[in-house]
Amino acid sequence: MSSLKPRSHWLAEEVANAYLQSMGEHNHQLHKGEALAKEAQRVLTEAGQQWTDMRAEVYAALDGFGRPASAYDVADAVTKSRGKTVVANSIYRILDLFVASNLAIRIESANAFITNPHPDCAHNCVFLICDDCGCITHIDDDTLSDSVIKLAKTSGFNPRRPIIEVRGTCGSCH
Amino acid sequence: MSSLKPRSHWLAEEVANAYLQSMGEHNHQLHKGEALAKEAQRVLTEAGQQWTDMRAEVYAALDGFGRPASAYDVADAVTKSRGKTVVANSIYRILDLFVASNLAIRIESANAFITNPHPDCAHNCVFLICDDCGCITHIDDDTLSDSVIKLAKTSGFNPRRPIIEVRGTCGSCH
DNA sequence: TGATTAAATGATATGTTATATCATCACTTA
DNA sequence: TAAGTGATGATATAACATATCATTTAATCA
Repeated sequence: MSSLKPRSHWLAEEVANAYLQSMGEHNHQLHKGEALAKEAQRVLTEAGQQWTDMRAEVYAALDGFGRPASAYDVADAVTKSRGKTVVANSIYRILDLFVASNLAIRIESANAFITNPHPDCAHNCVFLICDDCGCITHIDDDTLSDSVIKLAKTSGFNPRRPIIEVRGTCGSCH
Repeated sequence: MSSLKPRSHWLAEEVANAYLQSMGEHNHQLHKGEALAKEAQRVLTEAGQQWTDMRAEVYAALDGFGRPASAYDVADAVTKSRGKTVVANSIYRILDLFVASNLAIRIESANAFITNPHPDCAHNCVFLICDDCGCITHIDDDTLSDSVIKLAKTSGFNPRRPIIEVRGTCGSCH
């Protein structure tokens, strides 16, 4: 039953642990576009990883969607931007690295990925995903994820990664 | 981008709406084994659907795993119990019906299914899934899912289905 | 600088999850 | 018994994910 293995592209243990600590208040930056890419680059290189052309293009492609995109969506986009076929394998490798490094987040209910708007800090966001237009909203409120983590611990469970997503329709679609 | 469509096997709208109402306190029954199967049968037939041999076997197979099982896992199990190949297609059809009727629940982070221990009432459970042994614990506490729904509404989002799962290790595995 | 090693990417194959479509079977009812 | 409906069978294919080995690129160091 392969379905029970954790996915290879889940958040790295060290990063996950940061998420699970009580986080309190802190001024946290929400980046966008160019600024976000720069921040992602900074975070990745500070983690001792290279910010290669390929990775930059994958990042830009993923971010360009502005909504959850599958690895294959990204592969198509990068294939276009490079003018040379890039297969899913290569994309998954890089997306896995991004997720493990907190640059991207996997949306479980969509088997898809988005760029993390704050790669520099640990939040277990709540994601609202519109079934109509596919847009996604993320909410930073940590109190909810803290409650989920606490609840899990109370049950004798050792939480590593909470997943909080809501499917429905966005303000523009209903 | 197929990834953004809601899955065909999500909870039916009517049932989902029941979930989204404030639920307050109520004596709710947690069924097991035979009793659970009987209850599932009751709920399904009361919803105007047939409890066929095939459906009974799929239900029994899924319940027999005692943990999230993929449609293919179930297909294998039913193939054995019937002594005749049953392909995924047939299983998905039935699992979809079960999910839509509240008899089964899809665990998004595992692309797998479990039987709903209380098919007769609406709860948005929190699921704790062990990455080591694959076991699953469900927590009925509705206050958390209520908070998630409220939060979504506050953001102008029209929630249909909250997903709250926690990956980690269970009490026996750490 | 050139040889050595490690990291990243390419290429290919395959495994796993999910859906679409049309045929057939069984049951109801006119 | 013919027509209609709901369930299942059979088959094909789409969509998502990983494994493995070859090749290229980058970093290290003699």
